[in-house]
Amino acid sequence: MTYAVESANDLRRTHMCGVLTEADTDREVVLMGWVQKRRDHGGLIFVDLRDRWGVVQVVFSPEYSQEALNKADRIRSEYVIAVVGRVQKRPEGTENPNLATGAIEIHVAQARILNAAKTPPFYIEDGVEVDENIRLRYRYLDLRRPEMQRALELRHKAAKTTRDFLDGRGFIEVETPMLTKSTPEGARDYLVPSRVNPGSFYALPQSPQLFKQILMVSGIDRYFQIVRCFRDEDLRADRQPEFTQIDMEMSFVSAEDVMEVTESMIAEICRQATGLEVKVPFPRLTYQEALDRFGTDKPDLRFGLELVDISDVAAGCGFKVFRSAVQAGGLVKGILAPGCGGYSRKEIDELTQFALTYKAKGLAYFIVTEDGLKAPIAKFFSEDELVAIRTRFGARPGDLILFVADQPTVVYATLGALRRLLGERLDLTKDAGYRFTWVVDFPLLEFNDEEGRFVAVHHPFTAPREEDILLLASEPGRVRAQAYDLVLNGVELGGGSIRIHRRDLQEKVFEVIGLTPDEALEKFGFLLEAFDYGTPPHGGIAFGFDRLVMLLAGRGTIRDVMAFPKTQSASDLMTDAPDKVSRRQLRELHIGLDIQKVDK
RNA sequence: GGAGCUGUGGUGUAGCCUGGUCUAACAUAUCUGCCUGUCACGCAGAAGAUCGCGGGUUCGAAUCCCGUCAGCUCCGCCA
Repeated sequence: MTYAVESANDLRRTHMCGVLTEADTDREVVLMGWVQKRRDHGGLIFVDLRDRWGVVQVVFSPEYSQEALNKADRIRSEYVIAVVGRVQKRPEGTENPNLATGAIEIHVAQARILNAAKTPPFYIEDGVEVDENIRLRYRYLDLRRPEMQRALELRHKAAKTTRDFLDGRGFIEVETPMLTKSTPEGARDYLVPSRVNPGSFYALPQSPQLFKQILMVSGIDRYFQIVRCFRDEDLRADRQPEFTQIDMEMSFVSAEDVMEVTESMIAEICRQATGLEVKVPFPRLTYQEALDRFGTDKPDLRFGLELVDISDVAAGCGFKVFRSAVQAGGLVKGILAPGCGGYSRKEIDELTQFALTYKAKGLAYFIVTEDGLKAPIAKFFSEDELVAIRTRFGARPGDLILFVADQPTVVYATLGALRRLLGERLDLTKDAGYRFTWVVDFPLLEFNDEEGRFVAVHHPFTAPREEDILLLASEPGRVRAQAYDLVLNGVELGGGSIRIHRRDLQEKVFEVIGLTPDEALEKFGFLLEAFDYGTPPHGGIAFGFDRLVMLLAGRGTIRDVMAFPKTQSASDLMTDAPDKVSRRQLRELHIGLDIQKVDK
């Protein structure tokens, strides 16, 4: 099949499709764009012409141009066309109030088909329910959809506001290397082989952490960067192998200073990008309080359903599962599911299955009735105990109470997840707005059973609280960090800290996390050395920019606010990356493959 | 590394549990013809699917079983 495609070289676009209004009536315009829809009435053809700014109706009629009408006959969806015509008010009664440009239309005098298009594999419109497979494979078509374009515009605005705001506060944006050094701790690195240094590898940065600290040593004082980071870990709805951070660092500041700048910046981004007014300062929770009340260090404050501790009651009760959990140093906590007392056996089983994925051994429950708490386990409790439990939860008939008895980490993880699930299921998150919170007073270190050593909760450059420094040697697990996380609606948006700026203290922390002096020198010698040359006290923060934009856009995954995201198996369905490379490329890089041949 | 969900014309679904009138249904998109005020245009007609892939059970598999691939959600992992 052949089709005539025409040049637009001698035509200049005068307006964007979506911007025309009644004020442009009688204006001669040249428009270019994609055909959203053609409505052929035989002697009269309507075409909805689309660009990033919107849609406008163009009309082909023998009254305006028979030649153009003939051309319109060949036009199909997603053809790229140019039209020359006159803006006219629509005839009385044919205005379309659903369209921004619905009061006017373009009477076409001349038309050109700039490019034909195959029928797209899915509709170019908002709210499509297409397998994400197909959207990703044809990402260029997916990105034609208005809601995707709005997301990218929102992302741009957020980035621009960030730059404007930080510029106004004396920050400068400094680029740091993408080809850098692999360091221990943290996520798996993406490695890049060095051709000129056989056997040596660069790592793509997990974050510019060390470079920004070095910039503080350099006296940059206020640094920021909107920067790509790479982590070779498994993906989630809010985790991609490459993602973008707003990375900041300041000298001569306290945690309070960093939090103040951050709050103002976030508020400004919300205002500029979405018109949303958020109140500052943001509320604060301590790490322990967050765990106790919400079971997580990134609580969703849009709803209550707080965890309730009944360990004291459980310790003396007749239910062995509860009693022995407390005896073993664990906790018994529960969550009230309002109005869920009618849940069927099957529904409760499903919740139990859910709990099992968080390592809980089971889920105990009471159904609240007019006559008190009912459940198979009720017989193990005295009347007083039942009343105490019911009172503590403020339970009312028709409610369901769910319990986990286990070691604290399991109790927190399970009930935290259960709380999130119930919040969604009971529709408590809908239209509940944007609830920011700081989480502070993190422990500096935690003991990792698998590795048999202490590891940094944030990263090893985080400063301990002054008054806890002495504990580093005696009780490392009790040292609190000068760290702060920013959480929005249950999503960890960012985290930061005041950093260590003294060599001796940094060496001490390395020691506590099990780095030998030699290893510390080999991996972080440049930082330690820099600290010897007059390093100011400094601190900063880094945000998951994709996550922030995701929440502002009201989406459930950062893939929807990234132009070209990867699938859960870290591949790009459009380009087919990652891919095999030629033997020659490998030879140049001094790389030999050692892949087990699998029998097929 | 593990658990769960999904995979049926271009797209979205039904059918699957309980195998056979499934020679696979519906909507929409597509194509052809008609149509001068539509904007979810309308009307008439047509074409389009070996049911993700491989194997097994069976007289017979979209349907049951095993394996595998892909996408998604989650656990682990993510300083």
